[in-house]
Amino acid sequence: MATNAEAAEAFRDIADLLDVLGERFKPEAYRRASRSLESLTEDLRAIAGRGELRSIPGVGEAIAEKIEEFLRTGHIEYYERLKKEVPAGLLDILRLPGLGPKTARRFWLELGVEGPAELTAAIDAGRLNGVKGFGPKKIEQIRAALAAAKSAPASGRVPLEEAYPIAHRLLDGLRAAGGVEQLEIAGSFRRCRETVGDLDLLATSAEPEKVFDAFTHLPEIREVRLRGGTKETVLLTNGLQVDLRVVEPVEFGAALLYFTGSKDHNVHLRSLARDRGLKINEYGIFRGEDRVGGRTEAEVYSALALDWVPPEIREDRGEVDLAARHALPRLVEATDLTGDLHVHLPEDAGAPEVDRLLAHARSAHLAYLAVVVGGVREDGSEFALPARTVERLGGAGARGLRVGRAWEHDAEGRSSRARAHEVDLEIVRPTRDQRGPPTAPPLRGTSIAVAHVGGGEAAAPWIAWLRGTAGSIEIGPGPERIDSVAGRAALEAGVGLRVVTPVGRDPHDPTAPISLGFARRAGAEKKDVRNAAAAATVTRSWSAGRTGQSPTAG
DNA sequence: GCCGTTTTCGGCCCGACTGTTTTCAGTCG
Repeated sequence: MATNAEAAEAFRDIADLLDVLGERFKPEAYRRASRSLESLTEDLRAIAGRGELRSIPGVGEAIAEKIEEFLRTGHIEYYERLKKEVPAGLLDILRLPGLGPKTARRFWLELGVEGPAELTAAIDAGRLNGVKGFGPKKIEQIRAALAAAKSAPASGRVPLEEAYPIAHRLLDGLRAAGGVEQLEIAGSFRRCRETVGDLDLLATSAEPEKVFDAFTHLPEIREVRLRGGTKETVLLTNGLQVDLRVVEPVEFGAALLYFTGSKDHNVHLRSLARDRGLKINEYGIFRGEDRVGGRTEAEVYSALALDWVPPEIREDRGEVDLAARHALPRLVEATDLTGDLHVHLPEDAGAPEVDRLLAHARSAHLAYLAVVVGGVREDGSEFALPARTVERLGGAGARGLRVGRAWEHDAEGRSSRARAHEVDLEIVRPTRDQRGPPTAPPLRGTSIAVAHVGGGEAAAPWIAWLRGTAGSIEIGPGPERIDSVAGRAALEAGVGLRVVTPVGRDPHDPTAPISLGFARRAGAEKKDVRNAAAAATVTRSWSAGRTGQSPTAG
């Protein structure tokens, strides 16, 4: 859906340009529309074809027309006009940390500065000295921002799986230092967005200063950006920004809600509050001066007559209305998972690896596992686990854990697919050049699972291939699984998801929790997740009599 | 420019922090 991303980017630029021009409310309107387009699961062309553009949140008459113009001609006249009016370099200045539209506009109109290079030159020439509102500290701040942008251009957002271990190290560090009572990560991290722009930590403590001191001295922290009585902002050694706030226990729920977002979700809640004569801020929910809630998130939702909304779906895509009607989905939970349908062992695995895997599965209360016993590597060569290893896996059944044999291969070649008939589960992945699914339909008589597909547009043909079958598609972090946006598309097509479990993985591996988070973010309920179904349902087609045989033996 | 279980007009979140201020403007989330 490259089109959606391009349109979203155009509207974001329009918002910034309007900001520099000093417009009051239009920039937010365009930004809202831009965010909406980014999170669509469907191509804009299809929506426009049905004449439903205006059903997109934040898209009204004027923006719908601009989208149609963009789809028709590839450009937006209004955007082109704004670009002629405002020098392009001003957007780069605007995006420097600490600089906003007002400042960018003043540089442009008062100093004739039209880009970062000119701004640097102006500062070096001393042209900012004595200008009202620009003291030595501010000038130094701008100089530093310019230098930082030049050496490391906008680091942007970080994949969630990359931020995950860092975030947990920060939590561990803060807890170890003492003085912290409640401690949570808020922001898009808590909503399980695919990428995070920064980390928002929220704590309660009787000794905030002690907590801030401890935070400042954690090894991951490179510099302190700002520090006040309730909040500290730091930069990590890897460039990620982290905000830590310490609040009162009676405020914790309200603050957690507030800093978890999303912004659009919060705005929606606020307008509901206003309608009921209430006011929400990060300190609580109030009727006049009276606090009516705020210790927990549920208190705040409840004061608005809403059910508590899971963070993963707080995106203002209809969840507030569902919460009001007590009709929110019951999202899939870790305890719903009955087994794992895609587990790898090392190709030379022996008894110790098998025993460790099976013990792990039992301790995680899984009832079944599908283990890849052979298949085709990415380079086209075949592999199979040693026969004795497969035999040992088969022995697990006697002790209450069903083990199925999976065959993993790419979409090419019937011969390899014929082999897949001999096992319990076929796992198909695209060829390395990301060609689509096989032209032949999924095999009968064996469960199908698709892996290593990648998110975004790459997932669409695979979702179509699996439609109407018992097949499933793996959701989770990384380029090998589909993201929550593609996950939602899969659910809309009636295709089941497969959630990664911690079994067979390192304890610090964030793949499993994030996989579950993405599934929830996609709106998946227990019924939508293949490996959350009753074990008997999942393993019905597995051939118990064949366990113990190698896949090449049949 | 969008939006509406009171609205087709009149709202649009709001508080912390910083730097420059002498009471506030700008940025950020």
